Amino acid sequence: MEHFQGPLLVLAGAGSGKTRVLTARICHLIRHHGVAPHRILSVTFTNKAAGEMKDRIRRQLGEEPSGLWAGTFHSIGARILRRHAPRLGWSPSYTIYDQDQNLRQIKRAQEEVGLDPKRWSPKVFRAHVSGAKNQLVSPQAFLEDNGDSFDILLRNVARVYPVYQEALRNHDAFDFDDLLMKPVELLEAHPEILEGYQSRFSFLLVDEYQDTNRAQFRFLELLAGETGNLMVVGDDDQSIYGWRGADIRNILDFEASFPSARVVRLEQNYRSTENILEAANQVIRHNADRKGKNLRTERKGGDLISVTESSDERDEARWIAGEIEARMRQEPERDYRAFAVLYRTNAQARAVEDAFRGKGIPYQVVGGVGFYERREIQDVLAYLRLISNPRDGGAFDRVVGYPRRGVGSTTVARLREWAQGSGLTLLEGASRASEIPSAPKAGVQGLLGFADLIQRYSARASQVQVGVLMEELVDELDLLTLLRDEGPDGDDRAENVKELIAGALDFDAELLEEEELPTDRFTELDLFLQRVALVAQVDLHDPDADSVTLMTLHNAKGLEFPVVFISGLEDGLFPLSRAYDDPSALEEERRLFYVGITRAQDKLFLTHARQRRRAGEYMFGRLSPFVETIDGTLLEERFTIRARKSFETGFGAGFGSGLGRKRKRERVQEDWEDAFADDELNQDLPRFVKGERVAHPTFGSGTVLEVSGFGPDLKVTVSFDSVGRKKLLARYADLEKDYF
DNA sequence: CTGCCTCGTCTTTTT
DNA sequence: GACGAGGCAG
Repeated sequence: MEHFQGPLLVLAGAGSGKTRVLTARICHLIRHHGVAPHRILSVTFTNKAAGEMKDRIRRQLGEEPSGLWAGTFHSIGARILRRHAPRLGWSPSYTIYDQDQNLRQIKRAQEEVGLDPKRWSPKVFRAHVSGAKNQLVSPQAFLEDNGDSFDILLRNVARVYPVYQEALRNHDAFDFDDLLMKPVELLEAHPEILEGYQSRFSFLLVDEYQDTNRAQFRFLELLAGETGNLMVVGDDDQSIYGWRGADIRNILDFEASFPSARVVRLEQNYRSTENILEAANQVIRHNADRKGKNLRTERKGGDLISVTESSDERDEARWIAGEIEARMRQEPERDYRAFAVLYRTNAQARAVEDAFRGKGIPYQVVGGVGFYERREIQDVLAYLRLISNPRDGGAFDRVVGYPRRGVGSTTVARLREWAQGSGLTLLEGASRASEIPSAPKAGVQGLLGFADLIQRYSARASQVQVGVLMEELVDELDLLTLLRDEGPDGDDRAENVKELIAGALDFDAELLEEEELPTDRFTELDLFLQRVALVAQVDLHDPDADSVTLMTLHNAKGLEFPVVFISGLEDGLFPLSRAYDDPSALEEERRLFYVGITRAQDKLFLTHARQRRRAGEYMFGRLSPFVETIDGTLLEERFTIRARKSFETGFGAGFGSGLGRKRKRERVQEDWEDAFADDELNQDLPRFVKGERVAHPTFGSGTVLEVSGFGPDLKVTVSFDSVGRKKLLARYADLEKDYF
């Protein structure tokens, strides 16, 4: 493919090698068209993808593409704001507020305008504010549009949004959405800055274009300018971030937005077998809102897709664990990194983790409560943020009373009142605590000590590396001891803090150069905090570790694994029941399923449970209708032992999957089944019958030769296919019926 | 001011 | 079942 100038849309199906196309183009531009690397801006969906892309380019060119800007929209926006924030009323060392911090801030803003956060969910407000920002709607514009809306919620949002935004400015903070919206504001308001970037970046490349929102589109549009050397790569069928403002129209209407655009389609898949791809095609075909394409592969045939019914989420998890063990036995050359377990919601990880721990299967969980969200990490980071940015009120609130120093809510309330009245930041107020009227005596001492501490470290931050700074701080606060004394989890917490310090010690200042920022204006601490704020959960995934990967379907985008399990395929969970309210939401769920299917290279497992604990309650669910859109000839239906049992006793009547395929039940024996009726509630051990096939977690499959003893002393002699004859105590052997 | 208890809400997905 | 908010005792 040869394309040099003008807008280009590459519609790249799953597994068609879009990253390869992007890298190839960058290398081509540099090598054959003599384009200097610093004239190229490349946007990817994760920082890790950006890093990998740079690595590939470096290898292909045989040299560093120095000056090339590669990163996520958020990190690129943050970088631009570092340089020009004062134009907008922020300082260059502004703070980035994460989800949690901005929720607190929203709550504050609500209280300030007199809206009880218990009556009015702050999360709903946050979603609206975020939505507005992604649409580039300013607080003023929102107020004008909705200030007299008939919808009371919108009217209230219109009151909160401006207060919230003003608070952010006072705290010298941006939220994630600001990192997209504010650069646009900047470029629109300052033509000379815009021209600077336009003339610098002659070539723009964007990956995962289907997940861009209005603000991101505008950003690209501005930078692309007249020349329009914009290449976007995406797949409308993999658009899964509509809930976060992503507008699938950006890709569907690309040709309308850039009339001279060329369109290239990549429909050759280099990843999956024909069966997997065919299933994916059949699923996505049910969507109306798409450009339409059909993926092809050279990998004809392949394994059938397994659909397994289990009785509940623990049964499902154990079955998955068992299947992985079995495959590891059958194919010794495989390692654990070949497997991924994907699910719709993070909460589903727990059962799988338990099962894996039980069987000693190594795993890594991506997402969920991430490392950086842990309380102890957030505490240390809040100290650092306050040291870096004395105006960061959120950080102040978080750590002024931790560790305990006699400052409680009354003291803080007095301080806040007084500081606000005298136009001081909270930290400034704290340093003059003795002037606060009617402040508790202990509180005043605490505040003074606290202010002094922060001031000392602020001065120190420009002298030492961030890792050293952190070490000194944690040491002075005696945090590790404090955490260890907390109780059972204390040691883990202390370890986490140590890990954070270790990471900071590794962080090196060469980034200063790469960021192209004046070194005298930023401490290493400032950049460290920026980096930390923008690391995505997937960035922390280690594909080289020999472990099974557990993550949400959203996080799996862009990745591939030889063997993929998609769990929790129940109607109401996947698709989520609320998606039924809105056809476009349902289509997005379907795309998410499509993304999941196409992660698999060789083998795909779909699992569902009849019964699942969700938010403390048992939910019953039948098989997801998504699975039923896959032709039965591509599927093999399976049951876990427990699922089959409860099905036959009538418990599961009505929960059958309805695939209409004949169930394999020939070798099931009644007496054996009874024994497995409910192995958790029932202390009785399974009965074993001479001659039947069993499976052992480490020895593999075998045949029962002899059964002796009773109750807890029941012994089973098994002739294992691989390791020969063994006599086992049934109580410990963890033998399972091997009937497939 | 701090620590401990109970109660209610929540579970979509993330930079 | 987990976490935050709020109430209460020391």
